[in-house]
Amino acid sequence: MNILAQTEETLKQEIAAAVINANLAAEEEIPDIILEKPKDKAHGDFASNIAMQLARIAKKAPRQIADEIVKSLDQSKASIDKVEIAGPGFINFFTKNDFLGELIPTIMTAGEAYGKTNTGNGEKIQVEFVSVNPTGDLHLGHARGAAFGDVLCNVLDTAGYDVEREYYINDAGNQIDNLALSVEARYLQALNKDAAMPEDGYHGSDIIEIGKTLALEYGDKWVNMEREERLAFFKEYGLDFELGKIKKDLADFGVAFDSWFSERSLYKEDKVTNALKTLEDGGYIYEKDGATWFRSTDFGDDKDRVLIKQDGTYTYLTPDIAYHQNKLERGFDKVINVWGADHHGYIPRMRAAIQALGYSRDKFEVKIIQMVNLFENGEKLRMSKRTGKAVALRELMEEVGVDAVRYFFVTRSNDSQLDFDLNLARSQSNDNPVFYVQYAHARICTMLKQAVEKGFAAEEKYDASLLTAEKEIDLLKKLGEFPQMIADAAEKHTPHKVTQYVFDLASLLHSFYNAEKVLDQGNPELTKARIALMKAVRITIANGLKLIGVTAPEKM
RNA sequence: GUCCCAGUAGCUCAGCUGGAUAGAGCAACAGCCUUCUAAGCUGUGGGUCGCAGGUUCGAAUCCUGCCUGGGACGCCA
Repeated sequence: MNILAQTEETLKQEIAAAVINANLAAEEEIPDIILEKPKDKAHGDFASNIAMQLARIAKKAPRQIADEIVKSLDQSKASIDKVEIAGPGFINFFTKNDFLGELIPTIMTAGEAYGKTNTGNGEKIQVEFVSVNPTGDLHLGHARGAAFGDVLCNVLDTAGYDVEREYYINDAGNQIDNLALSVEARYLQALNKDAAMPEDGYHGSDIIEIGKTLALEYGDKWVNMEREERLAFFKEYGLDFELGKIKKDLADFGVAFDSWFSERSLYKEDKVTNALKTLEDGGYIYEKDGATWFRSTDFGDDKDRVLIKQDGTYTYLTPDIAYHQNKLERGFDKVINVWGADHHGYIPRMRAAIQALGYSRDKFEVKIIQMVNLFENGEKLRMSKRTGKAVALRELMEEVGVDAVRYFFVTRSNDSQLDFDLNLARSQSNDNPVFYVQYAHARICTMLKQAVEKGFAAEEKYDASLLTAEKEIDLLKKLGEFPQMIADAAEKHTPHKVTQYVFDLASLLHSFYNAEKVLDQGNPELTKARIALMKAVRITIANGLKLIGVTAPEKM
């Protein structure tokens, strides 16, 4: 399946064999053989620094070592065309290009599955992301987290991990009581009654809307009701409304969760008290100043944390510990949390909790998503012009479309802040990388359509060895990297590599397109081979875009 | 004061489990449409990789200190 990786593996083995044959080092002395893909084509397809690494062990000059390795190397086995020694002792390998020809049928046969590998070995990974409190709209920062989390999951899945996407619903605790109080105030206000918003109330227009809806639907039915009953109803009503809106926004943004986990279920099933007991049994709990504390400093946190406040209620951390205990009890090999930058300070205490619960610290991982800055006409937008509040995902989707939002949000590494340029995202020009990539896909589709019209039937045989032009080789090599790129992105949790790859591939396609003509009636054999190449490129671009969650249009 | 992230071309960013001449896009400049979509291509110029030490045959990459920007340091969530 992954031809490039196979070649690389064989080559590594052959190098190791050559080192032993040349008596340069014993088998156990050989360092990990690293083959890198040189940036400069003149340095071959693979380069090895093994000679420099062996300099100390073999007590010889790197270039001499390199020379001896090359002499002992069985070039036929490793499908090597040419070997050069360069610089301080690099060995540059030029692979035979014929194997690239196999790539096209491989890609065509795999189709949508091209890019899949089993590097993840079915490792069970849970990714929890977004998890916004159901008390308001999804904003810019949440949107970036949503895009990052979703694409990360796509990448993990494609690389052979067993992924579950989860959203943790904070449907218990203070913020929800506050929601109920806010709804109550807005309801009463809608009926022209005097009612003040709670101190930490939610002032969004959506809550006003809920109040009005309730007033319309129920009139003054709830005014004279027992307050407890009234609030209980408003709480559920508000929760359903807000959660419904979040679910709709995410669905429209192309993010689908496998599981929506309710915080309440933790209480219902006594998970919180169980978690507390686990910590207590471990001896990590003590009482002080009328509160119950978790000795998180045992695991490197800079201070201990309160679990049960003086007033007897839990802090935010307590149910969260129970939640993570539950996650890990579900048998995941790793749980990844995607958090906003403002939560980074929370990591040490959570990691401490994981360990206090008896789990290894590296089962728990947090990806921090740095801030998003919105720009328009060169100016930083602090707030939405429409609502005067933080810019909502909904607003952004309507403004520039889902494709652009998703693409831009995963272009940058998660730990770099991101400048989102509205003008650029909106622009239908070559400045806009989303269009650039989509255009490459559409271009191919047009060619393929015309190929059929010109009588180059789809099923015809072709000879891939005719693809010898530089731009063709470049394209083939890039196509071959696709599965490895995904595996790499999955391992390093760097979904932005996909955006980069797809851009580079599109760039090679455009370059090829301008240099060579695909449909040439005068040269049907070459045309058939090129059509096959175009099909392979199209599949790969489409698969890449799908990972990002961006559409691959056939016409633009 | 402590912790996290960032500092790479005029701008926005890749590269960071050490490797050869540090890359891309945009912006600037010069070219390419009787030929499959010019939403494209080709070329040129542009860099003390924040600063100072250290480790190494070799540092943008690892270590230490400092500077700048952003964020976090609640018995809030």
